[in-house]
Amino acid sequence: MNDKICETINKSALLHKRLMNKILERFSLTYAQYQVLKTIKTHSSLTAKEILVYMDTDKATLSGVLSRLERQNLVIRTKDPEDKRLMHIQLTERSNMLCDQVAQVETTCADALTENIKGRELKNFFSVFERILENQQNKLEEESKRTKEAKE
Amino acid sequence: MNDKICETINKSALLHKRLMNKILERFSLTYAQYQVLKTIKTHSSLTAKEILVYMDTDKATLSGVLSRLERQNLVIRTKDPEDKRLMHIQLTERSNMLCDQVAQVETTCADALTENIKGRELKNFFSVFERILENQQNKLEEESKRTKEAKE
DNA sequence: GTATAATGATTTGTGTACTACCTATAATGA
DNA sequence: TCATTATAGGTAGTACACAAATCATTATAC
Repeated sequence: MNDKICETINKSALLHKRLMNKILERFSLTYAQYQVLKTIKTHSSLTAKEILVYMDTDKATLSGVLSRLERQNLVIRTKDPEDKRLMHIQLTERSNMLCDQVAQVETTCADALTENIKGRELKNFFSVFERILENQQNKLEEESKRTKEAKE
Repeated sequence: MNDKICETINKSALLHKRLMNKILERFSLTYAQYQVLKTIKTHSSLTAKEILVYMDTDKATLSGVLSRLERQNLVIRTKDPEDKRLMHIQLTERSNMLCDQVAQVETTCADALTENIKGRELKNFFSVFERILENQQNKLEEESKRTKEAKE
């Protein structure tokens, strides 16, 4: 049973990514790129470090995504005059509009996933899922500690 | 709400993959490699095509994983004498034992995710998840059709 | 019986996740 | 002040997902 839940989680995430990438193809965006754009949009301007706080990915990945977005003129990077280590990242006019368009499609897509599922059921589902997520985080931390100790 | 569920699915899959990869590091395996080994083990010997039936990945990815597994002497590939396009893939003694060891860790890991969650709750959770998965598959198919039509 | 299509597997190219390492800058402390 | 340490951002390398092209072999169509 528990094994199957893990399988289902993996499969579901895979399907979601496939679906989103297929939809975003029309906008010449990848799912990762859209997620970054969306994060920047909700905060007007962010540094790479700040984006990471909201996104739980790693900085090397983000750096690559941002480079590609910049190449497509979808973000602008400007150095902070006070602290020259910082890069402020902003959307362009075009990416700002793109975001709005995609957001609509994204919502209809998210809604499609919960068709035929009653509100109460969904609420319970989500509450269990949150507890699973917590367990995962705990287990991962525990495991990280173990790895770190083993290296010492 | 629905948006959050999508986020949670993604995050949960990410955490699971991280956790498994961290654990499998001790065995010098990746999660993808282990999943392939496990699939082969339950069927003694499979062709690449047959593995794909059980795994929902694509053949290019599988081909790469198998190459790396072969390099580490964890699988053996032999050509079929009747149909020389086919490669029969088998575990080695070492990978057979490895699989058993990892399987135990995997189970304790999967169990950890459902700590504090009652059997009935979990059952409901799973049943909703299965319906979501179905919706995802439908939506993805629908979208694939649309993409195909657009290309014509 | 040969040309053509279909099939199993691999290779190549792009994008992402993650690790390790590097550079520039800022902050700290002796 | 100057050396050390921390921080922000980036590069390089490995692995995997996916798409497209390629190659060898087999099946078929005429």
